[in-house]
Amino acid sequence: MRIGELATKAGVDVQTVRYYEREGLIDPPSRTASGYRNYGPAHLERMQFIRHCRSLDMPLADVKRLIALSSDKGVSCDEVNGMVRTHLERVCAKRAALELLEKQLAGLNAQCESGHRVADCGILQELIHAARGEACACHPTQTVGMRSETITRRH
Amino acid sequence: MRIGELATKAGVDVQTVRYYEREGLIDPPSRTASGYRNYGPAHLERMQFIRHCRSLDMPLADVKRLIALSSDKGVSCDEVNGMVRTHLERVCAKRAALELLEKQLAGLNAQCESGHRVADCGILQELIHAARGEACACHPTQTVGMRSETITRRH
DNA sequence: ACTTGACCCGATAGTAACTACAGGGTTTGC
DNA sequence: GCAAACCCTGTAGTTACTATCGGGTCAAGT
Repeated sequence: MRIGELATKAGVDVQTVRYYEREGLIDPPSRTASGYRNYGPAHLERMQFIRHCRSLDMPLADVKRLIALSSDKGVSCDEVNGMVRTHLERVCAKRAALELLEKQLAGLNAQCESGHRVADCGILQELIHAARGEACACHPTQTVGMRSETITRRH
Repeated sequence: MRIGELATKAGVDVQTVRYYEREGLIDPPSRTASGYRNYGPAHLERMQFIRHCRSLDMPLADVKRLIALSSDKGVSCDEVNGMVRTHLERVCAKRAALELLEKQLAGLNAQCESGHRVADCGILQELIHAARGEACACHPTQTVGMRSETITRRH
C-alpha cells in the first residue's frame, strides 16, 4: 500500500509516517519505479504499535527502545518493566501536580464576577498579590509539565 | 540592578530574562555605557507576576495578554475571567486523561514479573495485542498532553 | 599595571513530536 | 489531454525555554 493508505489505516498524518521513518521507528519500505513508498502489513502493525504506545503518552525514544528489545527475544524483560514503571511515575507525578493546579485555578476563577472592570478584577489582584508574596524564589514551586504532546486520532 | 541579580531574585535563568524581553513580556531596560541592562524594581515585580502565572502553567501568550489588559484599567474583566476558565478547563481535561492513563499503565505494569525473557513479557504482549485491537483508527483515543513545560525554581 | 574570575553581550541552535508549507513530479479517471 | 488527487524532498514553524559560542566588561587582588 502507499503512504496515504498506511497513514489513514494507522490514524495518523502522512507527514508523521515519514517522520517515523526519518527517526528510525519504522523500516524504510521498498519504492516503486517512480519513487513512491510501498508498505506491507508489517509496517501497518508497527505503526499501530507505535500509536498505541503514544496513546499511553510514552516518549518516542522509549518506543524505539521497546521495538529494539522486542526483536531480541532472549534478553531480560526487566528493562521493559522499568521503562513502564518510570513512565507511570512521571504520569502519576504530573497528575498530582495538575490536581493542585486545578484547585488553584478554580479558586482564582471564583474571585471574579462578570461585568466589572479590570481595575477591580479579583483575578488580577490575586495574581499580582500572590506573585509579590512569592518574592523570595528560594522554595521550589510545584512541577507541572512533562513535555508531552496532544495526541488525537483523526478519521 | 543587573540581569544576573534580577534573574536570581525572580528565580529564573539569565537567558530566560532576555527571552522574555525578546518576546515583549518585559520592557527593555535602560543600559549602562558598556551596554549592560539596568533593571528597576518594576521589572522584578513584572518578572514575579510572569513566573507566578507560569507556575499556574499558563501559556506565555495568555500572560502577555493579561499584562496588556491590566494596564488598561477601564476595560471589562470578562476576558481575564474567560482566559482563566479556559485554562482551567484545559487543566481539568488533562488531569482526567492522566488519571485514565495512570490506570492503564498500572495495569500494564502488573503484567510483568522480574527475571523472565522478553519473548514472554506480558507488557510487550499486551502492547502488541492492544495495538492490533485498535486497528480501525476511527474512534479518537483520549487526549493527553497540552504543550506544557517543566517549571521549577532554582536557588 | 596586570591578571583572574565572575559577570555581561548578541546570535545561533537544540529540545519533542510533530505540522505546514513550497515547489515540484505521478497517477488516475474522464 | 487535462484536472484532481496523490506522492516526493526539504525546510521552517510550534512552546518555553536552555546551551553554547566567541567575544567584551568589571572588580578584586597582586
